[in-house]
Amino acid sequence: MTDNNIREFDDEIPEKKLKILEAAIKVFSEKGFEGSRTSEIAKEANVAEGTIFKYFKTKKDILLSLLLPLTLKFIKPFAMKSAEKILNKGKDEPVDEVLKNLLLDILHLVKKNMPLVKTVVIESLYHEELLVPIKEKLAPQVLELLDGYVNYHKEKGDFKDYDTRFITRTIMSMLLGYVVLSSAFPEFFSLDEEEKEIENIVNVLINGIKNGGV
Amino acid sequence: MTDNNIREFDDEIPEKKLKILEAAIKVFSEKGFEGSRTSEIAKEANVAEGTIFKYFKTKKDILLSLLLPLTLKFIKPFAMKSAEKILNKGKDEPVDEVLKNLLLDILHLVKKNMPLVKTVVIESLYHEELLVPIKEKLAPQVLELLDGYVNYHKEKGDFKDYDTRFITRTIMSMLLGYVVLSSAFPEFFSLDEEEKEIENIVNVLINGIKNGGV
Amino acid sequence: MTDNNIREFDDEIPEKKLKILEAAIKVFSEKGFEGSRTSEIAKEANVAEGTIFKYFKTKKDILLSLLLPLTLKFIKPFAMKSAEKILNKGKDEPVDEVLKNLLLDILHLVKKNMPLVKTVVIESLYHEELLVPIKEKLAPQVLELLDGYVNYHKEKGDFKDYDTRFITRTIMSMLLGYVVLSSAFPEFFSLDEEEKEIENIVNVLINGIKNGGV
Amino acid sequence: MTDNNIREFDDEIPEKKLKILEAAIKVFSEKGFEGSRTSEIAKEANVAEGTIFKYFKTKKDILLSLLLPLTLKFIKPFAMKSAEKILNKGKDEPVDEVLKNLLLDILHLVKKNMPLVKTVVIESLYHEELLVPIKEKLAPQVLELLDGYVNYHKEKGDFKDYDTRFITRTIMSMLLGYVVLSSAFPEFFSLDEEEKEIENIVNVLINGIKNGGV
DNA sequence: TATGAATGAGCTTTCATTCAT
DNA sequence: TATGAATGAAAGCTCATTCAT
Repeated sequence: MTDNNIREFDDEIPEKKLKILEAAIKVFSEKGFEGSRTSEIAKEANVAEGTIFKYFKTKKDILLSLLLPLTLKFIKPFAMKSAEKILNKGKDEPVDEVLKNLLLDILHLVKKNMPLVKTVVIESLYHEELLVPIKEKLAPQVLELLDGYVNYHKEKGDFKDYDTRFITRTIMSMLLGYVVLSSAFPEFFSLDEEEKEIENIVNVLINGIKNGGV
Repeated sequence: MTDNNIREFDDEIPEKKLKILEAAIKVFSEKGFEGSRTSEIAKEANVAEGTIFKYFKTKKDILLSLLLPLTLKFIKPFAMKSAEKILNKGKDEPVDEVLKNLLLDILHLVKKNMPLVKTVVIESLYHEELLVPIKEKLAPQVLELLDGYVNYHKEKGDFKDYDTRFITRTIMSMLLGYVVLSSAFPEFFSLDEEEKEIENIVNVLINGIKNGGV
Repeated sequence: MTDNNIREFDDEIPEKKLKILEAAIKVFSEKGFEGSRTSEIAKEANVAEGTIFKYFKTKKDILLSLLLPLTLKFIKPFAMKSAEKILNKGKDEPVDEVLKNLLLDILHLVKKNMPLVKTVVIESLYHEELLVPIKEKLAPQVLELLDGYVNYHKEKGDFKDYDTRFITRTIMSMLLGYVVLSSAFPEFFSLDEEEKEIENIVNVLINGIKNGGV
Repeated sequence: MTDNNIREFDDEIPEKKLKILEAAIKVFSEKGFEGSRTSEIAKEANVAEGTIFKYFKTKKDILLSLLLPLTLKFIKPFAMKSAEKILNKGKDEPVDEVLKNLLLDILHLVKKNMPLVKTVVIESLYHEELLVPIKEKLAPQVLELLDGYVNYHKEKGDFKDYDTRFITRTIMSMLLGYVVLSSAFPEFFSLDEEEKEIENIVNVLINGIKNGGV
C-alpha cells in the first residue's frame, strides 16, 4: 500500500539520491527525524554514509527536501485530475457521490504516501522551515479546490448556508480525523471496508446522524 | 490557557520532581522528545542536570511518566464529572446541547493540557511503551463512555441506525480533526468563537450540511 | 627549557582547562593546528575528549585562547620589568651591554615559550583572527618599547642617523633570524654558547663586520 | 611578482601535473598543508579530483614533490649565475655592492617564489621527510657559497676575524628576518623601497649602527 | 589518460548519564 | 538530597582515496 514511490519525477535525479530519499522517508516515519540516524538511512538505502552528504548538505536538508516530493505527489494529481472530475464532470452526479469520490481520492493518496505525509506533518510541528511552505503553498491550493466545490453547491442550493470555509474545514476535519484514528488504532477499523466507511462519513456529513433527517 | 498544571496530584511528589515534569512537558512539546536536551529541561526546571537522574532513571523515563499525569487529567475528571452530567442529568436536555457540552469539556481539557497531550500523542507513534497503555487503558475508557452515550440515544430513537462504534468514531474524528486543524493552522480559526465552532460542528454532526435536512 | 608554563595566571582558571591548554600547545607545536587531533590533546591532557568541549566551544577556540597566555607572557614581564631596566637604569651602562641584555631577555622568553610562540606565529599566517590582535595589540607595544630605546640613543648621538623604525626593525630582524635559524638548524649552533652568540650579534649590529670599524 | 612559475623545468612533465603542482603551491600557502583540501587543489587546477592521484600517490606526495621545484629554483640559478658573479667578477667591485646584489638576488628569488618557499619552510617544521633533504642538500650548498664569499673577504682582510660560519649565519639571519618581517607586517615597509632597505641592511651589516664607525 | 561518483575511516562535537562532593 | 564537572559512546559530517567507466 505504502510504497514510498517518489520516482515519478526522477527526471534527472540520480538513482542513489532517490534511494536515500526513500530510505529517509521510511526511517523518519518509523523513528521520527531526530530519532533517526544517518547511519541507518545509509544502510536502508544500501549506500555508504558519506554518500548521503554528497547529495544533502546536512541531515536537516534531507527533511526539507521531502517538501518537493510531497508537493508533487499532492498538488499535481490532486489539483489537476481531481479538480476537473469534481467541478466539471461532477456537476451532474449526485453530491454525495462526488464528495465520496473526492475523499477516497485524497485518502488513497494519503495512504499510499503515509510515511512521507506522516513525517512532514509531524516534523512541521517542530520545524518552522517545513511549516511555512506548507501553509503558504500546499494548504491554499487544497483549500481553494474544496472551497470551489463547496461554493458551487452552496450556490446551487444543495448546502445549508454555513460559512464556506467552515464547511471546507469540516470536510477536511472528518477526513483528517479518520486518517489519524485509523492509523493510530487500526484494530478498530476493518481494512476491507474503507470504502463503506468513507461512504458513511459522507452520509453523516450530508445528512447528519439524527433520525428523521431525510 | 495551557499551564502544564500537573500539580493537582502532588500527593507526595517532591517539588523538584514536579518542576522537572513540567519543564519536560514544555520542552518536549516544543522540540519533540528526541530533539529535547536534558540540559534544557534542567535549566527550564531550575534544577541541576544531575537532579533529573535522581528522579528519573533515564530521559525516556521522563517521557513514560507523562502517562500518569495524562491519565489523571483525562480519566478522572472526564469519567467522573462529565459522565454523570451526560448520562444522568443529560437525559432531559436536548441531544445537541448535551453533545456540545461534552465536546466542549473534552476540548477544554485538551487545550488546557495541549503540550502534554501533543507530546504523548506524537511520541506514542514512535514508542510502543507509550502506545500500548493508551490503547489498553485510556482509549477503552473514553470509548466506553461515548459508546454509552450513543447507545442511549440510539435506543431512544434519536440517532439513525449506524453501528454504535462508527458514530462514536465519527464524533471523536470531528473533534480530533478540529483540534489538529485549529492547532496547526490557528490563523484559519477565530479564537473567540470556539464555542460557536463547536456548536456548528455538533449541528453538522446531527443534521448534516444538506439543505432541507431539518 | 620549554615548560609550557602558563599557570602563572591561574587566578581562577580550572585545573583541567589549564591542562588542556598546555596539552594543546604541545600538540599544536608538534603537528600544527590542522594536523592536531582533539583526541590527542585529550590524551596528552589526561582528560576525556568531551571535557575539552566543556571549556572550549570548538577546536579553533583553543587556538584563539592561546592569545591570552601569549600576551600575558610577553607584554607583562617584557613591558614592565625590562622597559625600566633598559630605559632608566640602562642610561649609564654601555649601549652594547644594554642591548645584549635586552635581546637575551627576549630570547629567553621566546625559548621558554617556544611551542606557544611557534604555534601562534605560524597559525597567524593562516588565521586572520589570530593575526589581527597580534598586529593591533602585541606588535605595537613591542615596537614602542624598542623605538623608545633607539630614539634615546639617537638623540644621545650614539647611533647613526637611520630612520628609527629601520633600526628597530633591524634589531628585531637579527633576533628573529637567529631564533628561526637556531630552531630550524640547531646543529649549526652550540647550545652552550648562546650568550656569546648574542654578544657577537650585538657587536655586528653596532660595529658591523667591516675591519677597521671601531 | 609571485607567479608560482615552476614550468621552467617542464622537460617532460605533463601539463596537468604542472597545473596540479601550481595549484597545490597556491592552496598550501594559503591554508597550510593540513588545512588544504585535495578538492580545492583540483578545482584550482581545473582538473578532476581523481586526476591528482594519477600523478601523486597521496596528498603528502604533492608536498614532498615541492622539494624538486624548490631546489631547481634555488640551487640552479643561485649556485651558477650568482656564484660566478660574486666570486669572480665580484672581486674587483666594492664589498658592499657585491653583498647588496647577492642579497637582492636571493630576495627576488624568494619573493618570486614566496608561496612555494613559505609552504616548504613551514611544513618542514612538521614533516621530517621535508626537513632532512633541506638540511642535507639545499642548506649545505647555500652555506658553501656564502662561506666561500666570506672566507674570500676575510682572507683579503676586509672582514673582522669572526668565525666564518658566524658571519654567514648573520648574513642569512638578517635577510631571513627581513623576509619574515616584511611578509608578516607589510604595512611597516614601503614596497617601492626594497632596494634602499637592502642597501641599509648591508650598510648596517658592514659598518654597524654606531656613530663614528667609519 | 582522465573522470567524478562513491567510499568509509576518522574527524569534531554532542549529550545522556555518572559520581565524588 | 542536590550538585555539576567529567565522562565517553555515538552522533553528524569531512575528505583523501579508489575504481568503473
